[in-house]
Amino acid sequence: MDDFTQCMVTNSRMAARAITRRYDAYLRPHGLSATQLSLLGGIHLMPDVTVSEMAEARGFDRTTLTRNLDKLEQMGLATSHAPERGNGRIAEVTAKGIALIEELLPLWRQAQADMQAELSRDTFDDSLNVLRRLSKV
Amino acid sequence: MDDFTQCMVTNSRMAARAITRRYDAYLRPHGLSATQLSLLGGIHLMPDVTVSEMAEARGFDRTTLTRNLDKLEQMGLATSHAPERGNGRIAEVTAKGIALIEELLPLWRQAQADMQAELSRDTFDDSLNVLRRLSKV
DNA sequence: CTTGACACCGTGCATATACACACTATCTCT
DNA sequence: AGAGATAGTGTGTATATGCACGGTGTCAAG
Repeated sequence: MDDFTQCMVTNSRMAARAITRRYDAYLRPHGLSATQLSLLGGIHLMPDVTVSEMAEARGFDRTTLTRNLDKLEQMGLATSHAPERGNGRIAEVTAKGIALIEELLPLWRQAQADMQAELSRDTFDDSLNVLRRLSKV
Repeated sequence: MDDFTQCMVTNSRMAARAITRRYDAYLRPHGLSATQLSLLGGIHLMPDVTVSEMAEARGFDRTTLTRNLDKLEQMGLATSHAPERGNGRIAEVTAKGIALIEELLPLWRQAQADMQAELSRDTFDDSLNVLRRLSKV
């Protein structure tokens, strides 16, 4: 009973907490949390997909996405509608949401750049690849 | 407005979700979530430290640890007491907690081993190092 | 057109996480 | 011993996350 220091759960969650906390420090003063900007940006990157499809693509539970999306809609940053054909809920970033993304982009870029500087460019890129690989297990 | 795919927040949280979900599948049927086993194991690894010190060491908010610890105590898996000298709350795994850890260890080891097999031993080790590095940003 | 399979969706409940705030115990200085 | 600094704790509130369950719309078979 010893090697819990190698636990992937422990270490991956610890990393996510540290990174989220760090980015939050940049963004929060401007009215959006790092996770929320992450989701809003994700919606912007994936137009015309249903909530279920986006949940699948981003490794969310579908119901988590439902609620996080509700919050963004309450804030007026996103909206959703039914697809032309078939069943579903398709999210979309509103004009207000796009404006906020553009306002926050410099802060997010700064956070990314500071991470790169602290880790070195190569380590940053390697880390990104590792995280992407781990997201698919 | 394009490169959100490189967002560290998005990718680190996505990885943590995937890994947690995976380990949960092994452990949950036996009555403890992956995060809870992770914490219980962490307590076992760090005897005689206060809640604040452990929170600092593991990158938790202190109050998160308070509540998660409360839950483990409710389950009878952990207990806490004041230190000999000074202020504080020191957590400890109970006999029941140790028994449960020992019961779950094979499942956790299997989860780790399956991850290693899927990623390759080298990639697994590299990933662990990356996560540890990211936990310190 | 009905019916049953299937694909989506949302809600109730529980845990995880963090920030702001308030409280309490210790310790140190005078 | 009293007062202020320091360290440690817990609670209120809010978001993030996932599972179990139930509801609703779609579509193919008859």
